[in-house]
Amino acid sequence: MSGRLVEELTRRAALAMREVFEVDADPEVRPTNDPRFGDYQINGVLPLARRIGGNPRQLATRLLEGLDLGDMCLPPEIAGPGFINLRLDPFWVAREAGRVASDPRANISPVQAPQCVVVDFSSPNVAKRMHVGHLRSTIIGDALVRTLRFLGHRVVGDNHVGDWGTQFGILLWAWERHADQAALDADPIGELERLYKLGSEAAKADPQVADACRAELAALQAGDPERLALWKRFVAISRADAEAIYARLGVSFDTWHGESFYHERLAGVVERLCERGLARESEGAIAVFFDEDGDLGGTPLLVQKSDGAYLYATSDVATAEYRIETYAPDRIVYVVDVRQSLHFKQLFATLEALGYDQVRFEHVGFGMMLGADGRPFRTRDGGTVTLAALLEEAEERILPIVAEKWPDASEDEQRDIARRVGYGAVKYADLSQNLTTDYRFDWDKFLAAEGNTGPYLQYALVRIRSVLREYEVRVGRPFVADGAPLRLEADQERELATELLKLGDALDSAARLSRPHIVCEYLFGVARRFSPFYAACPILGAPDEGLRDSRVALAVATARTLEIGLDCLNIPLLDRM
RNA sequence: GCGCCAGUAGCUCAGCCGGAUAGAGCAACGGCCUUCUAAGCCGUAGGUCAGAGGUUCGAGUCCUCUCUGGCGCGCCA
Repeated sequence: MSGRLVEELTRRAALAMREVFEVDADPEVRPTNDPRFGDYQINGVLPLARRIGGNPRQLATRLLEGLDLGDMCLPPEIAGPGFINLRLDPFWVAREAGRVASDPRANISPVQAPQCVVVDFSSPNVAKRMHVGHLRSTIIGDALVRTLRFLGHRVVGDNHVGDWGTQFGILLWAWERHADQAALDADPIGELERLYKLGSEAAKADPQVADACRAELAALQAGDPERLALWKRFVAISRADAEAIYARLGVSFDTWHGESFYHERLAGVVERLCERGLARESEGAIAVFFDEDGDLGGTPLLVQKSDGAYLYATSDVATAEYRIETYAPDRIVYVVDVRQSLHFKQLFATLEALGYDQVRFEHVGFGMMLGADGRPFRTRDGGTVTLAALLEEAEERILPIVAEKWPDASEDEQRDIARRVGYGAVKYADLSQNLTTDYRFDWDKFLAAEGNTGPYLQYALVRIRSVLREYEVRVGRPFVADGAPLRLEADQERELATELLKLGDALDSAARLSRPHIVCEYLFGVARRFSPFYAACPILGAPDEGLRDSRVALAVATARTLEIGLDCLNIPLLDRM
């Protein structure tokens, strides 16, 4: 067993199909949605009946003759028009759950065929402070990286910083006219923002200024030493600001290859696109054109402006090529705002036309973060909310609760708890939503320790850890799970234990589909099943020592599951809250 | 105008490649601290899956159309 039940059951069922019917077909193993039908069901017999003919129930009967479920399941039952219901054998569950308790990886082995995956995420623009618009990409990308990595894939997390575009022309222009060295020393990123705002407003108001900004950019890209030196300074300032945020979030990257990194490849990209007949001149610019029909219809992808400058599409092609040459990835995942989906469709079509069809290009698009009122998330006076301010607020909102509950704790400890809970709540709020649509950010909802929230999951873990500390006090030594089968007597114990065996499937699905909320849903289910167990089954006060140790082990297995899941999501863990 | 995404309980959302009687949480109502953290737990109630057709053994899920909302459509990223 690899710790993936669906995968294992699918493998065995597919094997049986091949032996009995001599066909390759998907047995369509799914969890049931009704306990009366067992734990899993094989649905694939019905489509098979249509394909090869015959009565589905009879086919199911024949399939069962060739189906070896080992000791995993009780004897399967055929139900309805031809479903096969599988019920996990309680002894098997007890044994596997015992192993979850004793294994640091909760019994989940690394995947047999690791892939190389490049994850492009966060990617803030230089010259601006990080704000809530950057949160989702950062959090979701980080979670995908960690989940893929836990599963054994080779992952390159790349921060594709916007450090070579139009904003530098604006910034340089503004610097030359409004530079304030003292302000830059005092509040570097604030000063950059001030300059950028000045420049961009001037450029918007006056076309001549806009031209001047473009000229500045051209001079920079042409390698003017003075401008390059300034550029380096600006980039460093932005990076320091971003790093401070990443440190608070615990996010890290393998590479920081910003757009400037690919600068020298851009001319070659355009040349190659033209040679291949993919791009051509149009209204003074150079663009890749697509068929009029379909999603890409009508609008071309611009790769060179009429003034000779390159665009982000050019840079994106160069970036993909670099990644393919350097890492030979199986997948390249772009965690970027869903509003750019047309751009990515065009980009991917272009890359495929260039012959890079061995790579799965994937745009993980996500919606906007809205306020609780459904309008864009803003400060009271309508300004952009910085990430720093958001994290600050999360901490400040939690702190009084901590101070009230743990008045004896030092202020440092109270702050530490408030940060872990507050930051965790913010992250979880983001991760637990399905990606595609906008979502409402509601402090009261996300900071609550009830419902599907970060604090609720942290709280479940805290209660387990507290029990384990108490065990140590009462027994005189820490509990060590020995991997023995559990004694699952109460319904609450069985349901919890069964749920714990599904972590591997949840992580697999989340990684395969790039949807971290699958992990959230799963962990919430675990925590929700832990509560009744905790309420109904005294752990340390169990009627006998054997049952006590079994329950402690079940608690340890639960903690392990939550720890691994939360760690993949990069939600902070804690001992008390 | 064309395209993308969404519409599921009062509210916020799940529903994995089409599977059996559509699930959670919040809010509402009723209970639970003398025992391991009550930032908690248990229970009750709540549905024309936007609407209309279609595909098939079977549709919240796939197709067509309509309505509503969000977003995107050549020299920004």
